[in-house]
Amino acid sequence: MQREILHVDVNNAFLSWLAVYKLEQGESLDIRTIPAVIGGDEKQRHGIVLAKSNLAKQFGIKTGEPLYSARKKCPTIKIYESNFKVYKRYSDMLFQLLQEYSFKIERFSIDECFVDMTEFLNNRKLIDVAYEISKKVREELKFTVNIGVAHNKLLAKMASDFQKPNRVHTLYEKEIPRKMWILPISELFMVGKRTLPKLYNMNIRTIGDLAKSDKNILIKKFGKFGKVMWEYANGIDDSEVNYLKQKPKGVGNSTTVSQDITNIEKIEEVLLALTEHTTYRLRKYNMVGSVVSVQLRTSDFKNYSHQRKLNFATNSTKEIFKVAKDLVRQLYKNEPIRLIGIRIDNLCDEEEKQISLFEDINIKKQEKLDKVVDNIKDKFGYEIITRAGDMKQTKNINRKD
DNA sequence: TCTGGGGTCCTAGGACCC
DNA sequence: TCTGGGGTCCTAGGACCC
Repeated sequence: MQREILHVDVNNAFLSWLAVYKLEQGESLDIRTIPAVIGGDEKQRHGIVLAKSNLAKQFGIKTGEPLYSARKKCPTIKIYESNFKVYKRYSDMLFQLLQEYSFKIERFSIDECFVDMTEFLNNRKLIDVAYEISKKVREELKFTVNIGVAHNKLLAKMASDFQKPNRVHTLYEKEIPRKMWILPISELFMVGKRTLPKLYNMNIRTIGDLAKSDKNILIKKFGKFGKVMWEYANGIDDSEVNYLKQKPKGVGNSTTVSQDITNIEKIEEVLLALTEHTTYRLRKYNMVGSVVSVQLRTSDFKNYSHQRKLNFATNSTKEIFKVAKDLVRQLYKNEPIRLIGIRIDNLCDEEEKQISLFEDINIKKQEKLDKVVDNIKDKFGYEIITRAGDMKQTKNINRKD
């Protein structure tokens, strides 16, 4: 059966949302109307562009580039701090609004949703619904979206990326040659900067070139990914709108430190703060994990990682830190370190956790104790209870929940 | 004061087993 | 008169997305 899919994409999300927030707070300047970006703190070495206004874009400023380079392109650029609480609020409002149309909504990211309208059109045309949503968001929420209208997710997503902002675009099968095949190959979803030169070498420059190329040669060269690319270029995508809340498969935290670290004790200090935060989040999900990995990035941007599978699953700060510390000691080769990270994977629900022969009773006790500490933190603030030496670093770790 | 942070998925090679 | 061959699990690294 033919499906009816919308992809809703907030225009310049972080910047637009901050603009709306500022106006709501009574400020008169709409930062969407000036060259402006959302950027991280340069003193903390987090200084990259996270979002930009359309005027900033006209100066050639790109998301992800360093702020110093953005400033070079536009010396008068205004830079605003990131505020995830604000983003979350407007993202939730958008989601609420979309739910009036269909409950089959996949939150693809904080600023993008897929909406499956197949069973909810009631004889209306999909494009009419798209225009109605567009108008409603603009009028009620005060920011704009692009909406892609298609019969599968990939085409809806590609369509929402056409001319911006505040637009509705269709991309039906018969429109693929005219609207999609003419685009440069870099525009295709999943074709990133590593794949691009490889495709150029094969004389593939447009999405159309890829669509018409030999599928089997692509599979030979790129494996599974080759097949996906070829199918996407031809507008083929059978994936469902995953509207049920997905459980995380892994959680992690990492931080770029304000100055390179050159001793293991300092690394462990940061690692402890990161471990506390990651396991705190894991406990909030009521989940446990059994693969611990740590990551180091050197001052010259080389990445190293080590991971270890445990023979039990846990969310105990102490247990996980014990492993993480061990891993980082193996990993550290006296190079100056700029980023430290920890992840926990292979997650499962706390209740479904298999009782392992290797897990001793103390770990269970430890997990319970951690939850008691979590509750105190929830009540009195995250900073109240910290392990010794943890204070300075904890503040630098970006917490979102 | 050049290059964030949080995810998911895939691959390749080695260990290990039957 | 050197080398089996699947299958699974584990690890390190890399690709992509926002």
